[in-house]
Amino acid sequence: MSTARPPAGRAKAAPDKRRLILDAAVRVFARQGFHTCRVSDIADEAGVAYGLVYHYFGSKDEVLDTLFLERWNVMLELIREVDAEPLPVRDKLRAIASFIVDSYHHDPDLMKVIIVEVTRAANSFGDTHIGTIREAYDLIGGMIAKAQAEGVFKPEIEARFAAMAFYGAIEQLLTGWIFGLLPQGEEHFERAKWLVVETVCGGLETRPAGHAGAVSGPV
Amino acid sequence: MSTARPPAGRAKAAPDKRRLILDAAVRVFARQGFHTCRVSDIADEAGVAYGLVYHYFGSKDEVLDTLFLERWNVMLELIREVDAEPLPVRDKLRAIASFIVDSYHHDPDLMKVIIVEVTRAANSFGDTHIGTIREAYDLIGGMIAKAQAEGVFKPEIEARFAAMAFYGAIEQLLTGWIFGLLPQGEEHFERAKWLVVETVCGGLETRPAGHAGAVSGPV
Amino acid sequence: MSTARPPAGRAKAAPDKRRLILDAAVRVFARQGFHTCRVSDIADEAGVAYGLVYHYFGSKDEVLDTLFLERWNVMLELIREVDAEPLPVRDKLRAIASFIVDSYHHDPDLMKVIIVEVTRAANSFGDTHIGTIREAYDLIGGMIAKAQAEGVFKPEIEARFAAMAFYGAIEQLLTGWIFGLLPQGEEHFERAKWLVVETVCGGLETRPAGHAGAVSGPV
Amino acid sequence: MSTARPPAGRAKAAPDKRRLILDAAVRVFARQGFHTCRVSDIADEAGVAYGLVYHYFGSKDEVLDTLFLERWNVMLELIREVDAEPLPVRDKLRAIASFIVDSYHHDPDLMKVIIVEVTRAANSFGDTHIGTIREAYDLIGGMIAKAQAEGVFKPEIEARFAAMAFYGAIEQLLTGWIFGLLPQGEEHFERAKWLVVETVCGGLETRPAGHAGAVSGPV
DNA sequence: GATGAATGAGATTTCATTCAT
DNA sequence: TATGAATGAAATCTCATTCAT
Repeated sequence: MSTARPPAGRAKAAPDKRRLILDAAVRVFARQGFHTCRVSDIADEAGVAYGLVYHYFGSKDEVLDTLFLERWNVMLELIREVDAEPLPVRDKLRAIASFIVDSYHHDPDLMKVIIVEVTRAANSFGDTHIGTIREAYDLIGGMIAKAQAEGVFKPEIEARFAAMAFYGAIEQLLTGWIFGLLPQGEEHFERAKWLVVETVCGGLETRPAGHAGAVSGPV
Repeated sequence: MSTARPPAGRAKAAPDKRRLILDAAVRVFARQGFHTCRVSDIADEAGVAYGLVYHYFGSKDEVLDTLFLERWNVMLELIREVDAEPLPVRDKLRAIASFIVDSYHHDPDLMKVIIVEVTRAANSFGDTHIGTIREAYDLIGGMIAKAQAEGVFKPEIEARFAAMAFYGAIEQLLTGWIFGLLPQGEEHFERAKWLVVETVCGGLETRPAGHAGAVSGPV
Repeated sequence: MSTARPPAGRAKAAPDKRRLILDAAVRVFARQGFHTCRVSDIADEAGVAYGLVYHYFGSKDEVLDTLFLERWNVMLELIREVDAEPLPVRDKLRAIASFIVDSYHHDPDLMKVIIVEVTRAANSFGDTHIGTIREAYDLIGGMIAKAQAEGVFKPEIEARFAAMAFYGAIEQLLTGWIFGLLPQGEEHFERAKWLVVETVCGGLETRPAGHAGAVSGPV
Repeated sequence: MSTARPPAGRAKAAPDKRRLILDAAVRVFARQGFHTCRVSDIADEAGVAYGLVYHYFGSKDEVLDTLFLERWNVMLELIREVDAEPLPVRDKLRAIASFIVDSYHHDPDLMKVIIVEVTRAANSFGDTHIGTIREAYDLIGGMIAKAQAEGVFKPEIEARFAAMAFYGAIEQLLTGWIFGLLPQGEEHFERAKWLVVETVCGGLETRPAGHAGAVSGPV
């Protein structure tokens, strides 16, 4: 973030080596993992000189930081926009799920890197960016809390926890794709968007007339 | 070569250095992360000589492998047992959620290590153990599929996906605790067990008379 | 990956660190032996940083491989040239002996390393380079075979064995010098060249009129 | 040498673990090389406990020392015996060559170990035992010197050098066998004994009436 | 901006040797 | 004698980072 940025030159003219490096890093991190790859792997993949990586970024860490922040901030912006609109929760959650799934669809490597290297990295990147990551959880939690206040969502399920469950469900779908455990493809991605929202909002159960115990709360 | 196992001698007699090392590794991995800690940190924490780690384990990796497999297999066994019993799905899922949450409650470090270092590590341990990990997902998926066949769960939500969503929701709660984003304590743990099952089975929504679109399927 | 080679720049200009390392390695290997020396010893001797050895060579082994091949290939070339010329065998063998003895005279450390660490190392370097080593034996064997065909050498002594005996005699002289068992110095080196050829070609015996048994073959 | 020796018990009764270890060491050293094998490899090969190696030998080195000395001393004894007898040099040299070749024939692994790990190891074992090794060279040198004094051998070729050439020729034949460069088998071994003596004593050349230059000495 | 040689602090792993039993 | 767990001092190799050009 802190480093030199090209002068927003003529559209496609210059190759913008900084971007080249960033994109190469995504591929390399996704392929080998952050810890297993060397800075030279990034440079090689980008087709630039070793030292250039250090010209644009202060360290190997900073490359991943940049990658993460770029994407996560786009997501935060999307969530805020959605939140500002007068939509039903279900639609809001649907928009968020769509955004994340589409992000994976559009650039699976980048999402793999974020999920694998940052989001759960409690002792490194995840910890560094916990504030930024949390913002997303909090925004979602806010949506849910509001829905509860409006009587659309059950009040017994704490919004913070519900938000985590919702986000965790989506991330796990991506994890399933990343590990090759779930089928991929346009169709599956579309269905997944619906599915995760339907599961969390509507529940997996069919609606037997009365289901008292279920709604009555924990033991 | 590796893992000479003591002959299950007289209960508490010998200190069982192998166990000592394993337990120390959990603490160290949880505190510093697998990549950031050195083998000497494990040895120091266990109070044994450097080389002894290599006497019992072939490599640093093998220590984590052992830790993961020990715990994951206990879980698999639990899931299989639960699955074999004639219980309603909700109770089965509840049992699984309970087991995982209790595991965290009982040994947060170990669960932190498993979730942070193995479960999402697509380029290292996660990949190595994907077969074992998947077994859990598949067993849960099987439960859900059966519930669908019995008409208890909606048939439109693919069981495999639903299983991932359910497991992901739980893991994310643990992630929340690990990162200090969610409140911990006996009470919260108990509530979380109910909450995650209620969310996934019953849904977050209160039951408005009709909600056609919701159940009708994805766009 | 390994062995970036400088562009054969202006003669003496740059110090050529790669060469520096190679030359230092010869001294260190000769002084301490390959197994006893550490890579840091080489770096220290060369006056370069530890890592630079690995910048130019993939491993400690590769340093010795390079050293051996550089020298052995020069010898192979010499032998081939000699072989191509229309000289009497005795002169050819003399040329080979001269080359080897001169090599020792000129750079005793390098020859010590080759003889001590490679030529007899049946389980490591010798085995790796056996093909290259053998070429020399075969070329010499070819010379001897031709001499036998021409009637200059006795036909009863298999050329292959004779070649080994000849080469072994020379190498043992070097071994004698290396261990300090034989006197060294210009004069001795010159004499040795003659001596080894005279021994193998003319034999140690004075020529008693008849020596039937000797020539008649083995029992 | 300094270590415990069994009480010369009933012939074949006890397995004599010390001998077991020594014999196992020969196989292991021959197979993997001294530096590449671990003490545990020796113990495993011998079928004894790790620690027992250290009960009988002070160190890994001492095992090889013992192996070398056992054999080399037998050879020294043989040479001395031969030297004491009133035989023609050619027969004496023949006896030595026979002994060495037979030694290889009888126990190729042991001779491989001696030649590969000791005889040329200028910075380790060779250096340690140089005195013992030299004795053999000196004894042979003495035989040759005597033959020169008697007029049987040419006086111009220094005995010390000639001895080295002779011994080197034999050792190189063994080296050829060790590396698989020369054909082995009873027949070849027998022939080799004759061949090496014939080469060194009689020379490779047929006897052209006059060969003045050859005998006249080095340039 | 761009290059890649040079640096050197670690980290893993190995294994000879010791020692309690 | 016999065992093998325990020790800990190296040694190789890696690689992020620096820097002169």
